[in-house]
Amino acid sequence: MVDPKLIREAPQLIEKSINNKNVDPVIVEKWLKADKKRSLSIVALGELRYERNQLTEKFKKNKPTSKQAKDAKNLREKIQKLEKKLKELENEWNELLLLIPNPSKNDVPVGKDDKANVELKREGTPPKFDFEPKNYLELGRMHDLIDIESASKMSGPRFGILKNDAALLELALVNYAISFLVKKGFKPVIPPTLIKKEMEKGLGYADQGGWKDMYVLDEDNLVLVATAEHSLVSMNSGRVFENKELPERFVGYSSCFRRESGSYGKDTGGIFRVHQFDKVEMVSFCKPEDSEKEHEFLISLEEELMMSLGLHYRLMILSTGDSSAPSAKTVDTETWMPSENKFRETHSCSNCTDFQSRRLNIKFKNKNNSLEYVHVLNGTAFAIGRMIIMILENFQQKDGRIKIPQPLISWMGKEYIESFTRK
RNA sequence: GGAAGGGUGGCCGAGUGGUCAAAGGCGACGGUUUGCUAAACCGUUGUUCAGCAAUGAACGCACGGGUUCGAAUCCCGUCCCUUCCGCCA
Repeated sequence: MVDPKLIREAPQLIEKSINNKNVDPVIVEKWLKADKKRSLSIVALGELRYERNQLTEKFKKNKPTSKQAKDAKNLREKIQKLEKKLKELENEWNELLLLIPNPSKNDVPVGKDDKANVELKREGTPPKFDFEPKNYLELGRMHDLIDIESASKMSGPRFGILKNDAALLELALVNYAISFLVKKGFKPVIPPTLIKKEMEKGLGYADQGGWKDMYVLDEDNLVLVATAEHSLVSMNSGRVFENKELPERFVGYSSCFRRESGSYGKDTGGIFRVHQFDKVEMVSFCKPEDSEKEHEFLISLEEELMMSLGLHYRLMILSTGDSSAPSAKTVDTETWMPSENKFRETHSCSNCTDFQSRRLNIKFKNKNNSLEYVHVLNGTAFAIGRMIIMILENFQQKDGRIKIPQPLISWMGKEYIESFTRK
């Protein structure tokens, strides 16, 4: 959530920034009204409680007469009534506050949607083929790597099965990314992928109708996470980091579940956009003054991984309108996809500042030993399905074999994907 | 699943209905002293609300209810932790 003090101090600024995120700024005005009501109610309740405290102070020495006790009882009822009222007001106050998205940082381009995203840089060059390159589904069929038909039979549309060398390639990518990040000081985590609904709410994606994008198990009060970020952040809810523990970095490997409710007709038929995929994800907790540097650090790791594979990619800074509610700044990596002759999103790295830590109560002890909210960041190491697509398409050979990128060879135990035969 | 014991401030820890304004200690911050560091001493050190401020008030003992004129303390529910037993890949 946004710091209430900031909204009181500069409501026009917040209104502007949430308007940039395509959210109706009228909630700011609504919240300010609720805030006023709340504070009036707190004052009134304080007065009544003061009255009661004065009374009971007297009763310490002399037991109350029955009339005095009756009056005090009346006072108690008045207090209880007002407490109930205040509780309602606070709920409303809080619900409105939760609807206000994290304002974007100043260097984020203002715009309505992804058309306003800005390219920051580009690395590498697209591969040149002296033959007619195939798309990943054709290559997958050739080597029996991806089975959409069986997945569709057993689970429905937008599912895929990774088989044979694709399954091994997943494990190679996972092992490579995790061992790389562990060397950089990340703590490896295999988290639960079912988390409590209130945790999911705390992450800040569910407001503005986000529940419809998730698989919600109402009977159990659980949600299937859309990314390990949700697990890794909520795992640390309520935590107080020691000053010297920061930055604390985690790398998680998990399945990710998405209903893709708003993407009918987009990327159908393959594994580019599926309801379930696996991902290696970075999450970082740091001091507020370090978060911009930390964001750059996470992006640099994404780049290092991509460069080491030899993939052609570009970095895009997302416009205000294309950024998620918790994010103050998001930089996506888009990787060159030969069959579409364009860049497609494979990574996303966000600085969520104190938006999530306020909601999930994640703090640290600053140098004065008092508690302050940490900044929370997340970034993709590898979204496996999409990486497999990119590797297949970019490193295909004339004879149909797929050349495995150098860093993955030892994990794969082979240099080429060719037709899989049981030994 | 069964049994027992626990959850108090940044941390440790006392407290079984009003004397709690939550003792005492540690840590941190500010000050005095000091050639420097340390020590010693004094002060500050939870949240919210009103106020320009001095300040005042309320809240705060895992969370949510309840009893009472009055609850950290009594009662009910929930969560979590520890130990022991049982079951299990």
